[in-house]
Amino acid sequence: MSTAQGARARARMEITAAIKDEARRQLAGEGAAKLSLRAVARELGMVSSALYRYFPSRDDLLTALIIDAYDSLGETAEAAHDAVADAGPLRRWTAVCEAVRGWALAHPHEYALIYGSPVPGYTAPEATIPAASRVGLLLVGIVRDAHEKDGLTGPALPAELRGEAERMAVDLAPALPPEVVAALVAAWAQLYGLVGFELFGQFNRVVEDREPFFRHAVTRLAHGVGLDR
Amino acid sequence: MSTAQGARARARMEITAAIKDEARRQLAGEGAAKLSLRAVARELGMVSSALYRYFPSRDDLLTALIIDAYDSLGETAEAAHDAVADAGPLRRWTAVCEAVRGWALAHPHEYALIYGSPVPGYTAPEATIPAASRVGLLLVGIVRDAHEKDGLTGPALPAELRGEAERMAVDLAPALPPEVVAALVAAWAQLYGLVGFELFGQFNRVVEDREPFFRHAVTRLAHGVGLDR
DNA sequence: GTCTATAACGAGATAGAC
DNA sequence: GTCTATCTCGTTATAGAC
Repeated sequence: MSTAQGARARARMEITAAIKDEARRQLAGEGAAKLSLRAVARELGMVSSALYRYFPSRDDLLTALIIDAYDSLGETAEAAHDAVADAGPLRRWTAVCEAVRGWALAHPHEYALIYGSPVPGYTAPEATIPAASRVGLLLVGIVRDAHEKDGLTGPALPAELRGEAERMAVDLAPALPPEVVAALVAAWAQLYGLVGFELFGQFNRVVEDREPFFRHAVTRLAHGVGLDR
Repeated sequence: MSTAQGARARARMEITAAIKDEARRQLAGEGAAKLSLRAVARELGMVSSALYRYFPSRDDLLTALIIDAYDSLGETAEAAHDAVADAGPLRRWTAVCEAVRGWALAHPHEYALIYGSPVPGYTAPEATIPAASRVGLLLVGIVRDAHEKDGLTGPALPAELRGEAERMAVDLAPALPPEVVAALVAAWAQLYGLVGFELFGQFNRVVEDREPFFRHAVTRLAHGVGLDR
């Protein structure tokens, strides 16, 4: 009966994918706050209760969309990184950053879903953490490689931050000096500041030619973490 | 009839304020996407048509809330700046950055309204620009003062960015070198990356002791713009 | 076991008659 | 300004088809 099982499983996957595709379409139109199981079902010619075979609740559908978005972004960033895996750390760093920006511009509503305002009444479950970590892990890996090869030093930490920086280093990258870890986490957040400002319109009438501006900014972010070539 | 007119004008202002207060409460509960004139009216014991005498549409109410939020943030930042107006540029810079973070933590939903995901179906009118510019102008002023006193130099611009950086300098701060303007605009965006990551939960399980982390990060942002004391 | 359809609930929004 | 009839929503219970 493996054929029948395969067919059933395939049908289930296809319907699951169709539900998520339609949900993504609604995300673009109305925003995550108004995502509605009934509207998704209606658009697919199903009845709303049938959706519960695939997603136990509206929040579970949202969670699936969030994980998919993080994974899509992560895959894009990893592919861009792998394409220049043999280059120096600075080149790998900028490749990842530019991939993040490119993905965000190509998927603005999914970017808003994962890095924009929280959806009212929804809190992301732990299950989103691995997917959400992929880009960060990629950046950590680049910096770790650079450190193993050349040894990186960061700017001196103020006393009030030393303990926290050491704790972060233990959690995120035990091989790296705490100064570098603190700089890396800050650069990670700052990268999304640049992307978000472009995507959400804050650069309108301010930065016109965004690509070279972004490239320069993330190159300087890399310098701040100690990567210089 | 100036008394009656004054009373009328005062009543109108009071009701306008009450409408905005209730709308802000709903912002916190349901998010900007679901802001509804009817619900605001109901909560105030009015009928929805009465609200249209104060705000011609839901979008106009949203615009008023956005301008108020930018102004509240701007005032907070300006007050924090003025309190250390006699100090060096670095101190003034960090004071403004910390005020932005403090305001954001105190008003998360209003922060989400102005710096989070765009509200579906709403585009901000030009009228929001002056209020939206206040923090940026403050930062420009600090850097301009530092440049007039000591002369700032930025990292060399790549050829592909030179033209755009010169254009930005003309628009934003003609007194500053293009290198510094590019660095300043990037730092401005990066500041909001740090704030947004903390506010929207991206730092959960990553950065625990956020205040010293933030202070250190914005100090290094200032260094990147050329401020060093 | 796996799925879809019907019907219903309680809550909220909406449109229009009055 | 008020009231009512009619929508939407998430969700569940139930019954039946494959």
